[in-house]
Amino acid sequence: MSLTERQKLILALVIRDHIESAQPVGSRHLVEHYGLDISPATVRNEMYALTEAGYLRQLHTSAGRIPTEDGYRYFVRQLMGHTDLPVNTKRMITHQFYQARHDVDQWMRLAASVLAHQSQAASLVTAPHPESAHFKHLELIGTVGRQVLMVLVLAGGDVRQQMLALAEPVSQDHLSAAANNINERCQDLNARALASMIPQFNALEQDVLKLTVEEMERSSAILGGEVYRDGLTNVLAEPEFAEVNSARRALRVFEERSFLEDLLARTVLTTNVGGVQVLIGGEGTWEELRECSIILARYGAPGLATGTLGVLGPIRMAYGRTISTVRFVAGLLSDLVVEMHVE
Amino acid sequence: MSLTERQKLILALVIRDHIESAQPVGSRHLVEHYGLDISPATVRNEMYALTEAGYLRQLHTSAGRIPTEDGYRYFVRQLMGHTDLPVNTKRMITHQFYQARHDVDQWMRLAASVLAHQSQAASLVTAPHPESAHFKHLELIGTVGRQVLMVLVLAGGDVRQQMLALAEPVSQDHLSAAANNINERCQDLNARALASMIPQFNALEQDVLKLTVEEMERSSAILGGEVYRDGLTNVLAEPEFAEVNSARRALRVFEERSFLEDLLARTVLTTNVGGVQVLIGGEGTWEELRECSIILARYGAPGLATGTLGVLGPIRMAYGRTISTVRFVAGLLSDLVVEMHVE
DNA sequence: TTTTAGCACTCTCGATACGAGAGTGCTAAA
DNA sequence: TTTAGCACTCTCGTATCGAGAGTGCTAAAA
Repeated sequence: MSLTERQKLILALVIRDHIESAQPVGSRHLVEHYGLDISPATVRNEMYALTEAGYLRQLHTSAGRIPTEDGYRYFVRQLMGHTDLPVNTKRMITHQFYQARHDVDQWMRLAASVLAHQSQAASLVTAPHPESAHFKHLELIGTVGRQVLMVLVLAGGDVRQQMLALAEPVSQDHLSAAANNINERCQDLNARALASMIPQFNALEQDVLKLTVEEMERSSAILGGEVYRDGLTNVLAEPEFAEVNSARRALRVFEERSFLEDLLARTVLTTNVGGVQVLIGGEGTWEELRECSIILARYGAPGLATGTLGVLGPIRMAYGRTISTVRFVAGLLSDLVVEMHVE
Repeated sequence: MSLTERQKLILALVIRDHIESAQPVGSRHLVEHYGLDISPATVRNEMYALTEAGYLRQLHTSAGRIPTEDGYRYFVRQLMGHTDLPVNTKRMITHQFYQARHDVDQWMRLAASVLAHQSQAASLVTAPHPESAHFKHLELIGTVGRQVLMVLVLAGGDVRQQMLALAEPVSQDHLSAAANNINERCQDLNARALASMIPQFNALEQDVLKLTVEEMERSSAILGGEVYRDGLTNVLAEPEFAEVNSARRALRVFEERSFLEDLLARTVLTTNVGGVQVLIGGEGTWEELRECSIILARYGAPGLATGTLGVLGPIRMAYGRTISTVRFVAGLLSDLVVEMHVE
């Protein structure tokens, strides 16, 4: 069943109005507020059809209409069009990134902040990680007693530090020699290849390499790196989360790592707009997200390193603006990843 | 004005009961529930005195009493006694730390998790940072084009990475030579000493050293490192935050870096119990914290590296248990800092 | 002097009732 | 096919009321 043009118009207006006002939308209001050339009664008839079609619903008999989840999906897919961020907003964001110090940590933090601020929702950014980690460089630094600090640099720029407790004290010279030996022989290997080479090394180097392999595997895990969040309190300002328990359910999704892993792992492309994924109302799969929508995008350079970023808000979300922002920031971060890639 | 023993007993009982039940406490309830040998009327008289003294108040004429902020302060300082975590709880926590991988990131994350879980409140842990950063080791790794990845290791084990854009491409050999030169000549210097030496180096090394000094200064800043949070949604479960706006106010404190800086910088020792600071109701200074209490402690090795950890919850907080937990975790982290200190 | 029993008083909270207002769905006319 | 008219339904805010809880005070008891 396809909608007439007029039905599409009315559906779009209802959704736009509801997103702004958070209120049910009535027929009279629609006509007066948007200067339609038809009467409220006609609008009511169309609304009735849209309700039958499953795109609108009413909370009770004498309330105006609000969009259903399917309504939002139809809107995002068919009606919304491809909005883009205003040029000066883009410029402002780019400028902020340009001004930031040149490290991943700052960029991630800034990305989360920009997303949260632009969308007035909660934002999430995972640090870029290689799909398959390649060894680049390793450093061993002696510390007190048998403790050794290992600093591992992977292709893609991921830097990981780790403490290593040796069986017996080893001089810094020995440590450096071991590191140099590994650096020379393991250049650009992945975790698997590295693991297979372990027997060829001496005891100290084997300990180091075991830890290195572990770290490399962790590095390419989806949530191996840091998770940057911002704007969690933004969602508390939304009227749909006036009841704390609904807010709690929503925010817990963002807080618990295990849940995030699940969410990011199953990147279900339910509604895909320009590389940006839109999850509306949990899409029947995530019970905890029934009251939320999530906009997700991957960024980075495929084959090198990628990360995920996203925004969580109420189902009644400013999809146009949010999707544009997510897309824009993802592009920005992708550029940065490419730029800093260790070859 | 000092309280009689009986008044102290009643005050303590009222507070303990209220912390558990979140309800106003009435005289009859107190007598029956705690098997007091006095009549409700006597309790009422004492409660009246405690109300006059400013330690209790009632929400309205016919409600039971609830503690005032001063009441809580008196309780924490005088009545609570020095509680300690149960031995098996301690053992469990220690075990978790022992099992964790040996890196700072994991420890911090675990500390935040333990604090949040034990206190059922929101927790905060800042990574350890040296009060005054000392140079330990530096690594330069060439990447695409003129981009260089600088990895900086400071005494105390703080590892910082940073991108550096050079004026012109430089070979890896030159980069390594520069790093070696700096490593040899700058061992154990602090930021100030390092800055004064900059003119003695060549152009490339000067660029690197400028960035190094910047990073060292940032490292010793209070919030220079990462901030670990957990259990933010715990506070949403508390009845005092049923109204979202109060929850929003409270959580914003934890979310906004600028506010945290202010809070951690002014470590006002209002109520100090065994190195643990207790901020009750914002102590008149922090308007945003009027409905919250914060338990803070510093950990680490003074002179080497220190960090802060803390818990945020409603004023009606299980102070005994929470303070013990904060103290215990702070001790654990301190041990870890000492253990991993790069000498 | 201290404690306690008795009692009037106050205030909250839930239940109930009621009217205003909003918006619909239907019918019949344009 | 559209629209005017109208009855109908449902929510929401306000007002009222009584039960219940807990106090403060007074006067008697210990």
